[in-house]
Amino acid sequence: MPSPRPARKAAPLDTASPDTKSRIIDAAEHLFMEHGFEATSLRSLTAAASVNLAAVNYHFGSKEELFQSVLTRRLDPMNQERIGLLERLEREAGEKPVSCEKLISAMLIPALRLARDEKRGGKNFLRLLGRAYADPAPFIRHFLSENYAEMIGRFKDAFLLALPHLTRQELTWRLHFVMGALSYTVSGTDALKLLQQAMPNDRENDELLIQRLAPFLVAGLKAPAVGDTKKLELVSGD
Amino acid sequence: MPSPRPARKAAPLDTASPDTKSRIIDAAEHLFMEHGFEATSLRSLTAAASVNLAAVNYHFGSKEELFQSVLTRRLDPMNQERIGLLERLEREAGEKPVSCEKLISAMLIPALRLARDEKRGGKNFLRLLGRAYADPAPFIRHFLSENYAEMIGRFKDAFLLALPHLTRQELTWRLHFVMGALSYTVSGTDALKLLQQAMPNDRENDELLIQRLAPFLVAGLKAPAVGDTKKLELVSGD
DNA sequence: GTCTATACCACGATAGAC
DNA sequence: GTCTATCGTGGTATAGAC
Repeated sequence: MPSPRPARKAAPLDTASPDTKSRIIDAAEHLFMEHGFEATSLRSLTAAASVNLAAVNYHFGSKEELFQSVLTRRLDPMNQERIGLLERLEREAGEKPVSCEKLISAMLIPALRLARDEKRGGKNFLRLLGRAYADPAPFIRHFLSENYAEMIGRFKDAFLLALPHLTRQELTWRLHFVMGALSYTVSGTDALKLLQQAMPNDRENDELLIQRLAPFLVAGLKAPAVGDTKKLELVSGD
Repeated sequence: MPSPRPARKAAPLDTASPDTKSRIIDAAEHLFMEHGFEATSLRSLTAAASVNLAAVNYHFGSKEELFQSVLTRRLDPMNQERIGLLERLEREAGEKPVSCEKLISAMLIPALRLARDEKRGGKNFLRLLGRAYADPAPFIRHFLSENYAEMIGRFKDAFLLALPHLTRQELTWRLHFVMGALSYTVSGTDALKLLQQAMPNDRENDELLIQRLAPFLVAGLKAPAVGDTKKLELVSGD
């Protein structure tokens, strides 16, 4: 059997966008979400956008830079929304620290809104983003680092006030775990479909998902700092 | 500037393995870990293994099946070790349920051992595995589903006894979050290097990592079941 | 400036000689 | 079992038309 390369023929459904650049980026988002970055060829992409093959290199420089443009169009507003929510919470709290629950909500809600907005790619865009997290390509790593640095830093400062029993280093790790559970959950292909068998694909499910995720993450963040307990030795006695 | 394709030239360092098939799979593991699946060409791979280009297709059928062989060589023993630890814990506990902490340990310890064993690929192999989780290619999804189904199912039954306040559906979600935090953490490129700046790359770090991860996951699993609390509304008042 | 046609070179895969 | 030759497709670069 041949290899499964689905991005061969392209449906020429133009969104009637005026300029070439917009048509390219819209078609790219759609195809990257459906087939992934590597499996989407520029030839199928440009055919879907009804533009010439060379137009991508002219307007974006390379396939990689086109990918960055696709990501940043959604990602930057989402992280700005997160920072905006955080600043509002800090104003409302005055001198007191913002609660852990509210901080987690401020991180999750913009992702939830994006996931529910089909005009902005919906949850398929978050899947694409989640995959990008684990990509080995250096250009994707650096791009995401720069795009997330400000947002993560702001929230880390706020969590540090809400969780005074944690050192900055402990919190760094826990926020790492939080981002992991979030990006993995949200990028959930059916790889572990066994884990979500009971969940149909209704409209409301993204909200239910985050309502389940938030208590899990809050409890993990509030857990006592790791001391000299040796939980891992309990089972490794051989 | 040209695109960063590092997997061009190949270092011809043979491991002096006797047969062609072993040389291919050893070189493939090394290069897939270093550059990822897509970015590793069969031409550089076969050059590194000192075999002919067509040998991969002859011995494995395709590049994809070679990738599966690379994964399953490490993955199957690791999951068998997890199941072995689980069965030992269940024997020791007799009628009583195994504690949540011990179950998490039984899941993490085989991954930790693999991460510390440089002869088996070390933590770079876990990075490769973590990336495979989020891969959009159907053949990878199906492969991982089949390889994880038994292990996840066994542990889910055990967690259900340890956490009687959770429904099976709730637990399904939380195990999904657990696998997300684990695979994301373990596959951690320097994508969010900002999150691990304080961690040098010593030998002991993988153990420290899991000693930090385990309390986080246990606390999340033990969190009360989601009721009609509306945490997410706290901040979305507009 | 925008866009097009076309020419590279590397890729995975395969047929057939040895 | 192994090798060479070759095919179709991929991303990219550029000359030249509008």
